[in-house]
Amino acid sequence: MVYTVGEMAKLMNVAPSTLRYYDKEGLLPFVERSRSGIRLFRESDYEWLQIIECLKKSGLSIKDIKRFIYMVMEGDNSLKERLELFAKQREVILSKMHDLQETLDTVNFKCWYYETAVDAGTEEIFKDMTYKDIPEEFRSTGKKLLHLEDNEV
Amino acid sequence: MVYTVGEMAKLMNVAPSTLRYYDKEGLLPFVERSRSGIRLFRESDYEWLQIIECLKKSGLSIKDIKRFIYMVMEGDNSLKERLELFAKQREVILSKMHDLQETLDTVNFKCWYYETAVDAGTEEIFKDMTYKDIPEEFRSTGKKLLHLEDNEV
DNA sequence: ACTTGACTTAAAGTTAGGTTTAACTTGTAA
DNA sequence: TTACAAGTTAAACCTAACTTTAAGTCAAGT
Repeated sequence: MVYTVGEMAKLMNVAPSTLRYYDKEGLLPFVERSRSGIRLFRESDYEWLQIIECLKKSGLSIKDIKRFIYMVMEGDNSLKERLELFAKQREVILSKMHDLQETLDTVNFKCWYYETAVDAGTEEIFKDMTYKDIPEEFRSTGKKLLHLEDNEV
Repeated sequence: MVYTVGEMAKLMNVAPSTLRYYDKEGLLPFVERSRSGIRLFRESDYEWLQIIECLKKSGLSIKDIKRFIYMVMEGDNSLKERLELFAKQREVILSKMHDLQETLDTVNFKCWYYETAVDAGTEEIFKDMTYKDIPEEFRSTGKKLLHLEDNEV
């Protein structure tokens, strides 16, 4: 079973122009052509595209993905290099998750803040709020965001 | 205490041009100017900038941040709208974390995969590997990525 | 044979979020 | 008062990852 660029695009849920762009950037050296120049995507190419998608999601640039693809095509010589690439990428992802967690903490605090303000009808309510008025889960984040005096900690 | 654009940029750890860009985009309507046109950042402006940083990290575009700033300046009328903004943004962040976790699972599997291949000196080792040869933590991810026959599950 | 929709390429356009440049003004220190 | 570092603006430039356009080719159905 072979697919044209449009069919494969549908399978991958991307625009055909995206696959042509990847090809132009050298990400699809494995895709063959018909005698008249039409791209013929095979099942094995579909698996390549899945790998490309994963690498993209993990934050690799088009250039880095290209490098990886050529590593794979080089065979066992590049095994160590490929391991290093993924090990490094794991750190990148962990760092992103850490940042995202911090942002989530802040956003959760803001949700509590605005729920409280909406209930009160005004932001004035925070004017003479003290540490103990903040629900425990938001205290450490809230301390940074509200500029509480240290009275009544 | 007032700061110039360069001083505030240092405090915020961004380029001065970034603050000028934010100003041009209408994110800093609260920053005053000296008679000769030089920006005067106050302590309270520093707090605004921290909020902008948080909103940026949580994935809001410059335009959305601008909208939020004008909401705050409108006062208590916009409380409900601000709550909705943060509630929606919380969902966005949770979804991002979920995606990132899936990618991390894949990358972790790939690390195991290449560690194993490097040890063996070749990828051939996966040719006749079965389900039970994969460490438990990687099985569900590995099943998707290696195309295992269902022999010996 | 003809229509039609999908394929091809090169090249230009888009978007976001800045950064750089050029030309000019300001403010402080010697 | 003369430097000189740092401020100002408008406008051009940058990068990534695509998307769109223009002009042309191919393949399948009637």
